[in-house]
Amino acid sequence: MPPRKRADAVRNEQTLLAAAAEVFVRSGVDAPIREIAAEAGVGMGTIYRHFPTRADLVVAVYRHQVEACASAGPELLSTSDSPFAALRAWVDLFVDFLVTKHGLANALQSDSSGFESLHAYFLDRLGPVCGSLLEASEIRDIQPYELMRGIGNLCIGRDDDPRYNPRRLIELLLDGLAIRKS
Amino acid sequence: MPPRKRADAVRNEQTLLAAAAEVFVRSGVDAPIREIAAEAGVGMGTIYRHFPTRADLVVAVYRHQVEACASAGPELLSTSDSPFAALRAWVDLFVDFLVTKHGLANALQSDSSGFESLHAYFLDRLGPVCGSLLEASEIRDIQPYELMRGIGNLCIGRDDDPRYNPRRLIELLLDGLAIRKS
DNA sequence: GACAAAGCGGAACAGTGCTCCGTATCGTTC
DNA sequence: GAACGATACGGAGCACTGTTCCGCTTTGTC
Repeated sequence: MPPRKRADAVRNEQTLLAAAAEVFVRSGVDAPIREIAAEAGVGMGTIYRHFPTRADLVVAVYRHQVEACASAGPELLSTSDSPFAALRAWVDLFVDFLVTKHGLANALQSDSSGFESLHAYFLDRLGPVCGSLLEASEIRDIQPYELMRGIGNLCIGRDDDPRYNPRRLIELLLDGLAIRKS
Repeated sequence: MPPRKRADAVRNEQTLLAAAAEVFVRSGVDAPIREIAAEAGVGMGTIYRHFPTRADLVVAVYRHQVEACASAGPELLSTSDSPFAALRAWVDLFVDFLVTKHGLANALQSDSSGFESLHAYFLDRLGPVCGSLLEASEIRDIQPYELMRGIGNLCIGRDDDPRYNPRRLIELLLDGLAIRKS
């Protein structure tokens, strides 16, 4: 079994999570490591020890919300008027999550840095949920991966541009999906 | 009137365009300036003098293709079975263009660096074309800006992932748009 | 050929990711 | 509570990139 963690390490990890959450809001998930370290009052080495890649830190910061989104799937399925309505509602939650985190949608699709594991985490955790909603809706024309990635992509960009509303486009996408169903 | 350019300046500009085109294919539109300079055999200062921002260089390299895409709009409108078919065909051209340029779709949406003017160029040149296609198709539920940006966003990402096919999603989007028409 | 203007090259600076190792702190044992 | 090995910390340092700036070179003209 793994040895118990040292008290200062546990403390630092909490401090870091709080600091990162703060900085992510202020400067986005791409904020310089140094900025997060400064906010937490620790050295950069400490961040890298606890969270070897940036994705690990992002995952840790947003884990609760991802879990909530995951568990909302089955719940919506049982409380909505129809499976497709549940899908719509779930997508809405997913979009809520993405658009409120500066640059998270970007990071999710990023082909550089160490964001692959972030991509993988979202997919592993939410993919099956999305899949079961698709299945219940009898939609077989698209895979969860593709739908989630498409939605993620549509959420990319500055969130203060009134000319671009990702929700509207995602709605169109779902409409397109709906007519395939029959 | 502006004084005639020096011969070496003209030569360098051509060399640079060729080198940039080459490097963009190899390393994407985010390739380091130094790499482009090396490929062209010039100093970095020379690049910045000819193309003050990266967007200027990208625009110059792809200008011909953007123009072709712009002029294809009216043409398709006059040769297609229906305005909506013309829209579909035009979107297909637009997607062709985006997916064959590594990272161009990314750059188009980028909120950092000096890519705003790239965004603006695409919008100014292709927005009206897209707009007239939308209008001819009697689609008033969406603005050209929003549609083009959505399409651009859907094209973001590594182009070698067989699980993700932007064209499929864009088709769904257009289907969603089609049912709004009636 | 001489000269001013235009253009060029790349050193230098700043911002960032990431590593590495000397130092500090912790937990345990006596 | 002192000593000591294990664990964790801090931040200097390196690599890489964007961008600027200025001394030097090339060009065109007279």
